[in-house]
Amino acid sequence: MNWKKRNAKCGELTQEQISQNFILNGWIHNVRDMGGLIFIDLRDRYGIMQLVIEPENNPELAEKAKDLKSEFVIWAEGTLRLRSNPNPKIPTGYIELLLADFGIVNKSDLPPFEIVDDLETNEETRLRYRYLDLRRPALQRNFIIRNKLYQIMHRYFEEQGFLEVETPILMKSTPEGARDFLVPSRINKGKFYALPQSPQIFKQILMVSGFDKYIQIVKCFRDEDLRSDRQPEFTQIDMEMSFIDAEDILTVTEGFFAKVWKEILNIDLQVPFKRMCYEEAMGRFGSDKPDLRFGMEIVNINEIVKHSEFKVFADTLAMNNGNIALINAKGAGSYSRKQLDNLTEFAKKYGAKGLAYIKFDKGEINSPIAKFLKSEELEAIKQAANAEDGDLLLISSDEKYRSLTILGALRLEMARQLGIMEKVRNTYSFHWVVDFPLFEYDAEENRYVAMHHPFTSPKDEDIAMLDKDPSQAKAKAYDLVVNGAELGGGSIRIHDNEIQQKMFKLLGLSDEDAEEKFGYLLKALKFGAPPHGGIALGLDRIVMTLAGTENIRDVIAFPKTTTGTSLMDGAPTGVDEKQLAELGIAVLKQ
RNA sequence: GGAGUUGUAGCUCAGUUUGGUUAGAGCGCCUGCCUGUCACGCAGGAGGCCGCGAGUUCGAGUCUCGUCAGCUCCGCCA
Repeated sequence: MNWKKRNAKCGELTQEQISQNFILNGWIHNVRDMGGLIFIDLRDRYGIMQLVIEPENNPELAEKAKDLKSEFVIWAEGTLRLRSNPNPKIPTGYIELLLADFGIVNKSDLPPFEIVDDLETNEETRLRYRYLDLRRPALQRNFIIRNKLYQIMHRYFEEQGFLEVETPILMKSTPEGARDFLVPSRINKGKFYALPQSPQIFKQILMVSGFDKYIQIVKCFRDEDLRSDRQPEFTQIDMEMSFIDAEDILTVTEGFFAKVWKEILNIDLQVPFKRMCYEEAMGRFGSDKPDLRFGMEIVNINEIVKHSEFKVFADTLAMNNGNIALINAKGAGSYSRKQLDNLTEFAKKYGAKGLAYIKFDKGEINSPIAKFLKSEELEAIKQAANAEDGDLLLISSDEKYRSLTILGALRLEMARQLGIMEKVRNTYSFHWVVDFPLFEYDAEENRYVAMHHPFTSPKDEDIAMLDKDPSQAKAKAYDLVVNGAELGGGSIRIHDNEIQQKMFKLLGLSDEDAEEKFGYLLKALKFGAPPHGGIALGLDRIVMTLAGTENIRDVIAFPKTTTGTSLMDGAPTGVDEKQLAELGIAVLKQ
């Protein structure tokens, strides 16, 4: 094929290289034939360079250039020179390449959308032509960040003495937790592998093997519904260590993030990160992953209204676990009825039956519940909320965690609406959330489920609690939270076979079930398992945070849509009867 | 499993409230002109299953029902 190897990159040429000869390769971004002059914008992944043809001096080349179209791939050879009419808006805007020759390496169909960053083409089209969308500089930049993160991770953990070990992608299905993706076995008809939700059990077993510092960048798979920050396959930085306690894991992790933020964003993170226990995070921010870049904390007013005759409040307080609390949305006092109705709708998504409010607008108090409150109660609420004219108090009265969750969601929503989120962009608040409950009660299944996972160690002082009141037991678990996003979570694991068996029992697993599902782990733990623990960091979400994007699709090269399909290749699809027959599988007619 | 929202030219959108001749605009594309463009400019042109399917109606882009797809959220995500 007729093409020449480039000796320069579009975006990296400089004025110092004037008069030198270069060969560039790239896609044609734009061609402008001005009659007198022909301008060609050439793009590679490093940037854009303008090429010029002077038909007067080179009529054959001008003739040849008539065929050129957007997105053709060409090689271009010429001399770098200063532009007489520079464009300071683009990085290479002061120089141009006077073309001596070029060749069309490949032609291109007309692209279905223009490949520029400020495009607003709908996502469906862009996902269908993902390879074109990925040419956009903004997306290229995200993958440069992602690559840097890989490199820093490998360097850092090797320096710390970690060993990278690969764990199986085809493994045994474990129905606890998320739904598994299943892979049928041809050789063992009727049997299935599962894709790992995480390499959790394998890495623990590696601890038994003496790999006392394990690290892996690993794909994980969960067959659950998608969100803007959740894909069915995603990447984890998975880590585990032996003969350590939680402090060691937090320290190693903090060192890693400090290095990443320094090398990629040139930001010095303060280590160690702050810590907050689960109860406090819920109580103050209504979330186990609170965004600590701003205040608007939840204020409990149970005491203030405990003698209130307002039926909603009285009913709530009569409950076992009733909670009446509020947030103060400063500056939202002029919200209209419609805006407040919308907030109520918003709260209802989180299970609220309604949403009470008190507006302090232009010296007046406006509230549908004011008539039920004594003036000293109103005044006390105002004091407690630190409210002044122009503020809006949003009040939730409900079961404790429900009301906290509602207020936590409203807090984020109000921060968005009031422009607070915009103000704290590009600031980073790292902290650990610790002291999670070991169990969560699942009302539907009428049993306890592990809040983290069933291998999480209870706190030493809570082991006795397992027999008395499991709901009170705390776990040696920790989540890393950055700007309201959970970037990772881990725990000290149970290395004692007996405690592990007790855990399974509390989770409602019979001895037989535990043996059937996790017997291989239980057995391994019997062979001198060292105390161990680790953490899994969500690599995609770390890149999202570094890149400042809200959507995980921006940091994954070939992502899925919200229904789990890939618009580019059409997966998932049906398969040949022959393939199914080989696997011994019949598909039910839908 | 549920809710919201969007779907009209290659792309971005208007038109839907109040059904009515031949469905519009900008960008892009094609042809021509233009010696410094970089959102170039000027003139002309091509381009439509109004997501899909039923229904109501003399008549549906517009109303009704269903359905599909993208996005966002709740549930779910040990």
